[in-house]
Amino acid sequence: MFSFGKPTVSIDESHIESLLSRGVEEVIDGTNLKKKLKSGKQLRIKLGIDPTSPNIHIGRSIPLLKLKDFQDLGHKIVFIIGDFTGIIGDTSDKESERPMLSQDKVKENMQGYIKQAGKILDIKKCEIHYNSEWLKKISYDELGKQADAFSLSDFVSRENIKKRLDTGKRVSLRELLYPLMQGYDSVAIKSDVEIGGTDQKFNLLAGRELQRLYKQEPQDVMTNPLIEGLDGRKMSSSWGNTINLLDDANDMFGKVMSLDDSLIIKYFDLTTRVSLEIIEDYKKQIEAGENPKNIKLKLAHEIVKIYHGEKLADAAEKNFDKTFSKGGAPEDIVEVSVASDSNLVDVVMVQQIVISKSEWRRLIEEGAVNNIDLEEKITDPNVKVSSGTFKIGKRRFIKIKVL
RNA sequence: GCGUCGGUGGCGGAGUGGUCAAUCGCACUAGACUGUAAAUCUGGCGCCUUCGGGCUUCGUAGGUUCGAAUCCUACCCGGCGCACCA
Repeated sequence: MFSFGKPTVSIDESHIESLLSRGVEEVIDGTNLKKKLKSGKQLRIKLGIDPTSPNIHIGRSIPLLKLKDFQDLGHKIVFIIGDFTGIIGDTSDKESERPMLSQDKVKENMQGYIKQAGKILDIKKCEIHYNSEWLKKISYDELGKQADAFSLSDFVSRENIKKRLDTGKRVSLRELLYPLMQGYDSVAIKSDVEIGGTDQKFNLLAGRELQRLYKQEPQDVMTNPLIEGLDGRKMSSSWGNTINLLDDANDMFGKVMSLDDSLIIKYFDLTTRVSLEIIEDYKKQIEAGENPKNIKLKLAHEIVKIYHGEKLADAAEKNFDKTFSKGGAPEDIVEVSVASDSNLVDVVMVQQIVISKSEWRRLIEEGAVNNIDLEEKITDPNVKVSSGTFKIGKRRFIKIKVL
């Protein structure tokens, strides 16, 4: 029946429905995509990756989980690594006079990325391309032709650009080129669907424009909602409010627990694949007066499980309970042996638990340093070391053994 | 190119010759309260200190002055306006 090597694609109605709805902000063109999904043809699903930041955070796992949904149905995932933009270098960055992010650095970052994405997707089934492959070869007349597909006002009216212009911030001409490059990527790989955050909408649509220019059928575009980070603002590497896929289990668990209660359900929906029925049930429980902490514990466990497995998730939960709910020390605490005549400050500085003596003095004055074995507050900034477990502030710990 | 305004701590943004390590807001951080939540309140938030004080910071480099983040000169960077222009 099937010719040799032809991929099998599921056209299961309910899977397609959830594919098109869960964690999806908008699909353009929705009806068209549905039709394509039902045709049984294997689609090429594109995701662009910026190779400058080696860490993936949970916000970016949303499109990855969506890709996983596509992959599970049998479609082809295509990663585009935006090494070209990286290589050109940011002109506003003085340091990068000789351009780049070296090839090696890009490669290194990418390997890290793929490894992380591999926690969600089956990488062996994915296609991976570096966009310098084709962008390098674009000539000026080609670029001109592409640029003509857009008008300046399209760009200027984009909210983030407009805001910067209005407030007198600099906008580099090169920034206008990004959508073209990203759009041309879609042409180069003949993308059927491109995924991205809602903030990417303009760039995603640029792909449609360019594909038309090159006489291809325009890709459908799926945007995923952005998610709030630890401080309630949008999760973003530059805010430092991220939960990273590479965070160790305890860290990850703790970060999830520190999220605002109001985000629990949203996180379940977007960052896990716990079934919608169960999520609905959690929601009801909270409304019925269940302590949100308990539901949040399940969330934290679930998320840690995705990236570290069941065992470590269990361990992290125990650790959390012990360290924070009960005020003890965590399991995997830093342990050092030191000579008996050292000062506690020096030990703690060497371990980089505290960055300066001034900070240390402040912490002491604030009553933030405790020997939790003796349940004793340290009040003298110049104390000599003693054996024991010390807690500095909320989450800094060190175990010291005096020789 | 000409003119003009501006470059201050992680960010935003005061300060325009001394009392400025620099008001304030955000972020961060400690404590109280808790569910390590959130909200709230209180404190801290350049470095060193024998806690008296010392040292290094306000685009860069010089200069004026007893004394500069504040004045002068040059340079670098950004905004705006004008000019140039396909």
